[in-house]
Amino acid sequence: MRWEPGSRSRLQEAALALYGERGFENTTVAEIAERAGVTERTFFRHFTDKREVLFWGAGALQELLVDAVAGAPDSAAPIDAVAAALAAAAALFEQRREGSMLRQDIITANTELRERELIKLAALASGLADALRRRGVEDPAASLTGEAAIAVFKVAFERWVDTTNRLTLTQLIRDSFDELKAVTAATSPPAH
Amino acid sequence: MRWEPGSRSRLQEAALALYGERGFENTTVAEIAERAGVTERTFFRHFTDKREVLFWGAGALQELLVDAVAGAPDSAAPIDAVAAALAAAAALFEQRREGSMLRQDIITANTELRERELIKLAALASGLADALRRRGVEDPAASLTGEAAIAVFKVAFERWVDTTNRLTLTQLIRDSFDELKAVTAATSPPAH
DNA sequence: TGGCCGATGTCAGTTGCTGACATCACCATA
DNA sequence: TATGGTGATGTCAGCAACTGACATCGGCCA
Repeated sequence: MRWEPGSRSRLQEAALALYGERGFENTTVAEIAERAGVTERTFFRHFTDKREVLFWGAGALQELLVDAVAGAPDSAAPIDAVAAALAAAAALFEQRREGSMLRQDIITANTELRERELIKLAALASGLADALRRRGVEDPAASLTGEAAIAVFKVAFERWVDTTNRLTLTQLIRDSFDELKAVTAATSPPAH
Repeated sequence: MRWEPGSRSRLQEAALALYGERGFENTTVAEIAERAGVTERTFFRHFTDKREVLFWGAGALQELLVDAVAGAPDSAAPIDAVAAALAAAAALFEQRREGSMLRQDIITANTELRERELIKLAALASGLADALRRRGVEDPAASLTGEAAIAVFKVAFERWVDTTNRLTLTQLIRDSFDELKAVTAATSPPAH
């Protein structure tokens, strides 16, 4: 074989390590490539972006969520379908708590990376909304349910990586869902 | 005077025009600067970024929202406080429907700009959450209410710029709030 | 065996963005 | 009125992200 196989995963590992050591901004694509034993050009053939290398798993996550919504029982209300999807996703993260935290530290430390994270989350939200529409949910409801689910996930995930917290992500997601329900239900002066 | 004053707003106008004409990616900062009668370097003194020039108003919007939450009556529930804030913001957009739509078309046409928009919205969400905490709202509730408000705003705004829609933004926001309440309340199998 | 294909390398070029330093109208104050 | 400081701009050099075009060559299929 002319080259070592798996250059993509080597690039991912190299990038994660370097971003962790010296930070995202102080890392050069050339350095990542060198560490992975390839050329800078090869990096950009595998990842559109210097940022994208950290978000390779997003596609699989989206698939998982969409499938979970599609597979929810017909009797399940939209909010319950997305709740089930988030529960499935949570299990995936729980398996790699350490890795998730390291990665998240890198992301939250840099604005550009947070931007990229947000657009991935937005894609998840609209993926969920699509899946709900396929179940016959009408449009304003579908979009809002998707957005609400992602909001819950964001808040729960943030609490989860906060090390002072000993709760499981699954539990935190459940709590956040309940809290969202409570908060949207409570209204002192009549709404309109 | 040595230079024409208002170079910042000239840069904004030039950028908006050029982004609209030939698209964001096909526009060079040098071109914007030339059109505004300044140097490329001056552009970057006013805006950190090629993107940021489109988001100059975000600060004012954030201030408006935060003030509205702070100014809501003590009796108002969190969800009602943020609803009032969004209503105030809506009025601001209604005044410039044309401009808002033009700007939004530019943003939605480009991924980098959508990323920037999302991080601005995220900042609004956490600004709202902060304002709620200052009113004594506890933390998971505060964050979730902020996120929920932004979710409502996103969905409502998207529908508003959709020209087939004749409804007012204020009305769409109210509807979206109601829809969110309905969606979070509906749950067929007991949640847990 | 020959030829196509896919992954990589090489190289030149554009553009976003930054740091360092110069300029010069304007303003305050002696 | 002279003097010196300040703020907004210009000039210039340079790095790093990203792209397009073309070359290379091992492996696989006909």
